[in-house]
Amino acid sequence: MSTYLRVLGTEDMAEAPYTSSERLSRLTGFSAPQVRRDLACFGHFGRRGVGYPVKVLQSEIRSILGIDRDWKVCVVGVGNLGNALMRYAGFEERGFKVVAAFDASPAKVGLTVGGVKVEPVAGLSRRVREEGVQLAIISVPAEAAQEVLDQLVAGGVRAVLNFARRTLAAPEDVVISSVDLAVEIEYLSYALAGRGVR
Amino acid sequence: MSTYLRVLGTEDMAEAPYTSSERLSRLTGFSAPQVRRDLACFGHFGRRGVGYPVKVLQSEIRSILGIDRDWKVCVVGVGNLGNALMRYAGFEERGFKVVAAFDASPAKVGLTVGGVKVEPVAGLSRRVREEGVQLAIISVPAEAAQEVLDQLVAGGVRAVLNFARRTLAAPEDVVISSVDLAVEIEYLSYALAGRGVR
DNA sequence: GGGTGTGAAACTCTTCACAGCG
DNA sequence: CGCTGTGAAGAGTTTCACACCC
Repeated sequence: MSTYLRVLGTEDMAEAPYTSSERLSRLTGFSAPQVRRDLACFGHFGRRGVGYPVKVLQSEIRSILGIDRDWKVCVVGVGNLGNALMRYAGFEERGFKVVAAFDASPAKVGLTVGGVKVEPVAGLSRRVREEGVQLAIISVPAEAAQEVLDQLVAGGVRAVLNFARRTLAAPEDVVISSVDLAVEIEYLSYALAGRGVR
Repeated sequence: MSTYLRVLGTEDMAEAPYTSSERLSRLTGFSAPQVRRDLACFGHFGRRGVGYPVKVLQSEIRSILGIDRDWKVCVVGVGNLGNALMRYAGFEERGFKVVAAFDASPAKVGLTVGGVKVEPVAGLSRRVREEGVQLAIISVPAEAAQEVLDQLVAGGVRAVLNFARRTLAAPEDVVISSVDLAVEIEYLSYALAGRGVR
């Protein structure tokens, strides 16, 4: 869905008011039947013999993804990666507003990154609740990740994007999505090695 | 596999010379039969009634993933994210050495990031070939990504980790792994919205 | 006994082909 | 006629249970 929304914003889409599963297939790399099934799964957006109305589809997908509104986000761990994530324009564009940032290091506390002041991690759960943060990004070292997650959950956060290399335990009603950069690059290494690259 | 290797490095593993699918299941979050099947897929590492030898399993997985050696990596696009990736310790630990970095902006060229000097993107394909780069990381804006990829392929790169929000076209023998941060966070938004969080 | 390795069943996801509607 | 939506077939994955070996 996220990918469909991305390609719908492409200039190729601006010209005509309607697009087709065939064209979406080319732009996304998914098969055309796959596109139709994905879109049909959330409602009957297409018109037979015509295609999908670009504008309507965009706003429908935004609504499905829940990005027809703003979300309050906090970043925990303002290291290299945390810094980059706080400045990442893609989040703000999609309605994800970084309203708070936390770090354990006194050297980081007090700095302003991307217009947000870095606070001590000690007040995490309290401050998260005060600010009404709904979504958190964890970019702390693996050892600290579980403790940070527990504090976030205590503060009422129900969705977490985790960059720490560690399996995290959380209650059923908390959604966690983990991105492991080492896994990604090791997959490439595996593919290269399998192809006999030396 | 990458995940198994990670948990094998955990201190919980250091005590005993053997581990079990049961224990790996708890540490990874995968089911125990899943663990056994994954490991059996690459060879008979386990001993019935005993378990898997931790040390042997580690070196076997390293060999399978192709990280029992060093890979030469370059980073294209030294923005917020590219900067963070160049300093990311996880890559170097696993044998991924950043040997070159490129950026289109004259303001970035000449800077030294993580001990590597940033070069102009103009010489990309030539320099990549000279340095023997096998693996590239793309962290440029979406508009520039396809051109960068073409240059990398021309320079002999066969594996690419792509952070640009764009579908990329490449020859069959080039492996591309894409990480889209917007997709990750939109999934969380979708999950929250579906659970009635407002 | 304990724990792996694996065939078979169950399930999910994808592909295909085509009915059906504008 | 064109293109969506969808049932049915197919492929791939996960789960289960248990044989088998240390």
